[in-house]
Parts: sequence; structure tokens; C-alpha cells
Amino acid sequence: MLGMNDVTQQQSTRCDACTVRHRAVCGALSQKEIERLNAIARHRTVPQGQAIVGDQDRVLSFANIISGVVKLTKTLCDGRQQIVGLQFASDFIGRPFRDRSAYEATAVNDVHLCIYDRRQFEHLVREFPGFERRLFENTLDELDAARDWMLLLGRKSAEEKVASFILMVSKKMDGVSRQGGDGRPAKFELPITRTEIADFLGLTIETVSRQVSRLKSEKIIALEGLRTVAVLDVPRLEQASSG
Amino acid sequence: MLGMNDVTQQQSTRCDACTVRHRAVCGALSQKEIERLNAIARHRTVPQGQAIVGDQDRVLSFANIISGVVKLTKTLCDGRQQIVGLQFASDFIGRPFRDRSAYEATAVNDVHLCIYDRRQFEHLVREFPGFERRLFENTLDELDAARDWMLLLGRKSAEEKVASFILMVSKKMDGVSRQGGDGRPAKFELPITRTEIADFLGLTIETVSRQVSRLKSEKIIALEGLRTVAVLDVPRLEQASSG
DNA sequence: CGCCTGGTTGATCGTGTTCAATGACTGTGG
DNA sequence: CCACAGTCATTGAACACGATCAACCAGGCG
Repeated sequence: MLGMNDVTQQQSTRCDACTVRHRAVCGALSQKEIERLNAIARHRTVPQGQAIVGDQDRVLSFANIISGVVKLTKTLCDGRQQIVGLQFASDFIGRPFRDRSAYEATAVNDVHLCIYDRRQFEHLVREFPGFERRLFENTLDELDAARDWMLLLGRKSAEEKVASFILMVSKKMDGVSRQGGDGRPAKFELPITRTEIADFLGLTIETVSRQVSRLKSEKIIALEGLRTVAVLDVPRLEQASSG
Repeated sequence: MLGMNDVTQQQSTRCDACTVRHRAVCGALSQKEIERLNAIARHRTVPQGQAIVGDQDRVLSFANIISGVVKLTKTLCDGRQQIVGLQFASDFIGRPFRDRSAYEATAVNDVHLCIYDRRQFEHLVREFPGFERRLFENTLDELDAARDWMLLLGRKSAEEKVASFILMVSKKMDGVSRQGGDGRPAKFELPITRTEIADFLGLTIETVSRQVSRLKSEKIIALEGLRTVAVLDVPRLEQASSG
């Protein structure tokens, strides 16, 4: 799914040492199969803010995210923007069976990718039915997530949207980078800026800021700097998000 | 994907005579394969307004829509509702590889379905790789459509939403039931009520009504009764929808 | 005829946007 | 070291779009 304008680093790799191997779509492959995949894989680092694939660019590659965050955006002609997907480590990037992407993929921070040539990759997909199955399931999950977000975009208030977002991030980060021991999420970094949160929630940056402040003043969350959030009261945050 | 509470009619069928065979997912099957599918297919008519599968119901079947319109909805605990998908003749209903549906499917009008037992269907999917591929591509298209709708829900004004909806319906109906000869769409029926349009666009019924009236007074569309729309000025409708 | 459902139209209200000023933090150069 | 610019976020005030509340209309049906 990568264009060709964004190479900053390129090296070959070994799947054995891969930190996301078991969680990513490659997890569906046998040792023999993964060696075949390994043969066509290359690593790349895409710096923050750089496009991974432009809207309507030809799709030349697929990729797995090894680290970092990628946003998928759609933009109206007058510049209004909507984030239609956020992808994290182990997520798959690419649109099989279509030449052109329907949206733009951008590195939110420095992103480390494991990329595959489109044609070779599709050939492997054809060869390994379990692999295609895994990609299919992956797509079904993304569809479910997109439809969840449609409910949020169409029917939730600003406060509910912001609460839902913080809750979603806390769940994504859960088990990945959260601190605070035991059962409940404690402290984590928001992966994106206020502007990006606004573009994700269909709000303005000011409204996002106000709602975050509101959650803070209600002692539901606490902030440390701009990015670090601590959830103080999970039940009330869930209540504020209305499911 | 059907529950068990909604049988009104049931008979066996022949795929040969099927009106949607070539457009539906079954189109990917060979003659031999389609006979196997035919063996597990049953027809049902679900009357208007009846649930085809409830939110979180166990998914017992998959289905193709032979005629009629199905809405997929998500509902918040307080009753706010969002339509997350509209399915027409030849569309596939069901969520492979998951026991439970994440949303409710309801018959918008009397719907004629060709249904398959879940277990038998999944067995066939495993047997016919081309079939799985077709379902996969279908899901990718639905994902693209869902993300298009996210842009509309998050970033478009009420007027743009209504114009986009009419344009979308005119395109869906194009080649199916449109009148008016030559190239451009002319007259067609809106498949859903104002309330449903509102739930689809994330608006209230009053706002939908006002925007429709507005497009009418601007001579961009004309109405015949409540459901029949004639598009008088396609370019201006497209302009009003902002892409 | 009255009732019911679905739709339109009007008046008012409130949430979220817009416009604008201020604050917090970072990196740069004198 | 501090001044300065630049980015990102917060906060305030005014406004506007769409929601809400309410009245009315049209068609279908007992």
C-alpha cells in the first residue's frame, strides 16, 4: 500500500525476532509459510506526518505496522477532514484486490513498517488459504469497528464522543503500555493531537479541549502534560460515553 | 444470520431461475458448486418492519436479498439509533466467523431472502476458495462504503447529507428501477421513510424534511407524493452534496 | 367520521462552531 | 541566559445550525 516517495530506511528482516508476529496477520502462517513471507518482506521507517499512501495513489504494497500509529483519513474538497481509521502496532495496512486506495494513510508518529510488494504478497495470499482467511477476518473486524464509529459520529454528543475516545484508547493501550498494576487502566499516552482527535470525532479542536477539561474538572480523568491521561473513575467514564 | 422467530414462508428453490444470481456472491460459483449451494438454500419472506436478526442474537444463518431493502442498525441504551448499512437486492447478509451479530437487521419493506444454514454455508465456503474470495471482496466494499459514510456523518452539513443521500439512492437505483431513458437518473422511489433517512444521516426527521423541501424549492429535485423523487439538476445536486 | 401514521412547517432553544485572545512548551539564535 | 518565534492547547464571547417542542396537514382505514 506504499507509494514510492517515502523510503527513509530499508533493510531485510527476520520474522523470528518480530515483536508483533503473533498478533499480526502473519500469525496465521506456519513456519514454512512465514519463511516465504519473510523472503519478500522489507522494513521501512516512515517519519511523523509523512503520507504512507496518498488518496487515490496506486497501491504498490501492503504492510504490517511494527511500531507507531497510522491514521486513515478522508478529505472533502474544501479541506474538511475525517479520520476513518486508526491503526496500531500489529495492524495490517492495505486494500487487497483494488488498485487504488480510497483514503490517505499518514504516519501519526515515526512508524516502523514491514512491507511487502503487492504482487508477490497477493500471490502468497492465493497460495496460503489460511492467510486469506486471516485477512478476511481482519477486514470483518475493521468493518465492525467502522460501524461502531458511525453510531458515535451520527448520534453521540460531544461529551460522549470524547469520553468514548479516551475509553477506546485506554482499551487499545491496555496490556500494551499501561501502567498502574492490577485490573483497571491507569495512565497512558494519547496517540494523537487535539486536532486529530477532533478529526476523528467529527468535532472542532475547541470542543474537544472543552470536553477534556470538563472530564478533568469532574475528576473522571487527570492530565499530565497534554498527552498523558490517567483515568480516575472508569465507571463514570463509561457512563459518560453511553456505551 | 436469521433468528428463528421470523418464518412466514418457506420453500425450496432453484438457483437457475434466480434474478440476482449473477450480481450476488453466488456469481462466483461454478455450475457444480452452485448446485451444492442450491441444496442448502431456502426461501423466506420477511414482512416489513420485522427483525431479521436481533442485536446480539445468535447468528444461525446467512442470506442473500432477492428483493426488498434491509437496514442494519445500532442503538444506544436510551434509544438513539443509527443506521449503519442499507442492503438491497443481491446484497449478502451475515457475519462469517462470529457467533453474534454486532447490529440488528430489519426488513424495511417486505423482503424476499434466500437463506442458508450457518454451519452448512461455512462448510461450503471452506470448500470453494473462490466463494470465500468473493465474500472477502464484498466485505472490503462494505468497509469502503462505511468509511465514506463516516466522512458524511462527521463532517457534512445537513443539506450536504440529504443531497448525498438522494444521490446515493439515485445511483443504487440506476439501472435497477429508474425511469427516464438515456444517461442521467430521473425518477425513483426512496426506499425508506423520513425517520429512517434521519437515522441514516444522523439528523432529526424535521431537519431532513426541511432540507428536502429546500432542495425542492431550489428546483434541484421534484417530489411526487412522499416517496418518489425526480432529480431535475444532477450537477447542482452533486454540488450540494460536496462530493 | 374519527383515528392513526407519516410528513411538513413554524417558533424557540441549546449545543457546538467560529472568532479571538491567552497560555504552555520547545527550539533557535543573539 | 533570555528573547523570540512557532506550535499546540485552553478559554471566553458571540453566533448559527440543527434539535426540540408544537401545531398542522394528508392519506389510509375501521
